[in-house]
Amino acid sequence: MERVWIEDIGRYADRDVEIRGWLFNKRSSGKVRFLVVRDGTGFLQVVMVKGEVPDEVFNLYDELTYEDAIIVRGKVKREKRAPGGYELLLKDLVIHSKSLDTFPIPKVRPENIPDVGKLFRFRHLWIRSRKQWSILRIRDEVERAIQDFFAARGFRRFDPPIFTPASVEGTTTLFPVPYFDEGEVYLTQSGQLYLEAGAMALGKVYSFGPTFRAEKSRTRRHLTEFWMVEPEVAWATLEDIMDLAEELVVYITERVLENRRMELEILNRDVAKLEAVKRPFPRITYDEAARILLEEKEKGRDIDFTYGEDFGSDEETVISERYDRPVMITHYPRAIKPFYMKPDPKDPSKVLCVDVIAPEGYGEIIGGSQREDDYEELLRRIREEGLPEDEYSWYLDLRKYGSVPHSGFGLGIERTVAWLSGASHVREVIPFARTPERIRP
RNA sequence: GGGUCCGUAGCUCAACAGGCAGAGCACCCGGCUGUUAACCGGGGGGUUGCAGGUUCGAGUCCUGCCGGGCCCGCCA
Repeated sequence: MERVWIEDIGRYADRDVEIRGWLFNKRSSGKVRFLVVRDGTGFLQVVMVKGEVPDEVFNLYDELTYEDAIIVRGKVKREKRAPGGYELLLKDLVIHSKSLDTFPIPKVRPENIPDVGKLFRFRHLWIRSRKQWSILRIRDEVERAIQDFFAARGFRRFDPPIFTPASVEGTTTLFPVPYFDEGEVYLTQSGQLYLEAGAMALGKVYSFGPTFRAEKSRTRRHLTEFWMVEPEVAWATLEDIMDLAEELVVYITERVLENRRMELEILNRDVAKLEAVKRPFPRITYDEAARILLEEKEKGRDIDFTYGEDFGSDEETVISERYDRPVMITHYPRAIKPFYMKPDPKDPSKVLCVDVIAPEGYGEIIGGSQREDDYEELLRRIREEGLPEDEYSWYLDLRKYGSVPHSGFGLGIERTVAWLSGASHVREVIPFARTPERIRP
């Protein structure tokens, strides 16, 4: 008998197959009994009818409890009444391994959902639930879509180091790690500086990996360990990477809509909101965004914003509410952005940068800029910020030997997945979240 | 770093103003030939987060500790 995965069950109608998985749920009306089996690739209803299976198999139903590892064999049937459209008519059942204790997470009754703290203590088991399973499958689709996107455009993947001697931006708090005679080095907060070197060597590059921030941020948008995708392109201007960012976000969204419909349905995600994500995205400047906030304030909304400062999360939400798709905000004041961004030649008080704000209050998913490519100007900025010049000498070399305009951005995987899946917190969209107060499991 | 809220059964929650710690789900037993969060009947299950205090009497009031939630800042 062929052993198959539930994901592929549609190809085996009217054939005998074997499924290996776990008991997700069971129901009975006496002589007809139903199992819901999950095998990691999907969920499948299994039916057993008294008299049509041997009694010793039929009676095994009574022994089954949640998450027993089981092997079921039977005939695949198209069946309207079954969730998913297919079910398995049971012929044989093997209990491979019993659950030794009551499963700590009730999976059937929504009103029984434990509070978030308990769920995260059982994260290793929680990921077996329908919703978490769906979210992690959407994450996988997003990650693969990203790599397909860059591969199709001739980008080379370029992996920057995780151990770094100094802060990229000189501001954020980093995780120190002892490193031989070197004393302390830090876990990377961005591969950007290294990617700029990569772009000068390989033209179009991107990185895809974990990033670390030691800030004790306790919000639905922050983790201490999160994943970022960072493309960097030689000879590219701000406009070039804005087009790239827009295409990337549209492509990711399309792929999820195309390949993860069922998961979005399980999550009750409003698909229409994602279908609206098409080019072009609205593009406004910092000044225009500030004007929007002023207008909303005059309409009586509670907005605490001073011109010249960065937008807080409430302000981002107010701005994003005006549009049905992500909004790109450009030309922020130089004072609130890092040293490596290139000032706008038309207005040197602003920099050539872009933030992409996701709809529905999910906040900034992309931050990018055109980089300062002038040696003297960059050196001046490093000194102005009081950064250790020695540590940046290699970075300055990139401007010394054939400097060209170049631009790039970083996209936060968790914020993007949280937005697409409608998750309430980024810690739900990574298998094992790391936050200031949680390092286990 | 700041603000705020909460710890009662494996899980979600009750317990009026301080007076015998209870219900639903899960688990165990019984019933039901198409269930969809199945349903119906019965049963077992508690260091009320921990340590003190007030009181005839504390889940409830007071103090300390521990654990957790939510929001803001910083950012992706």
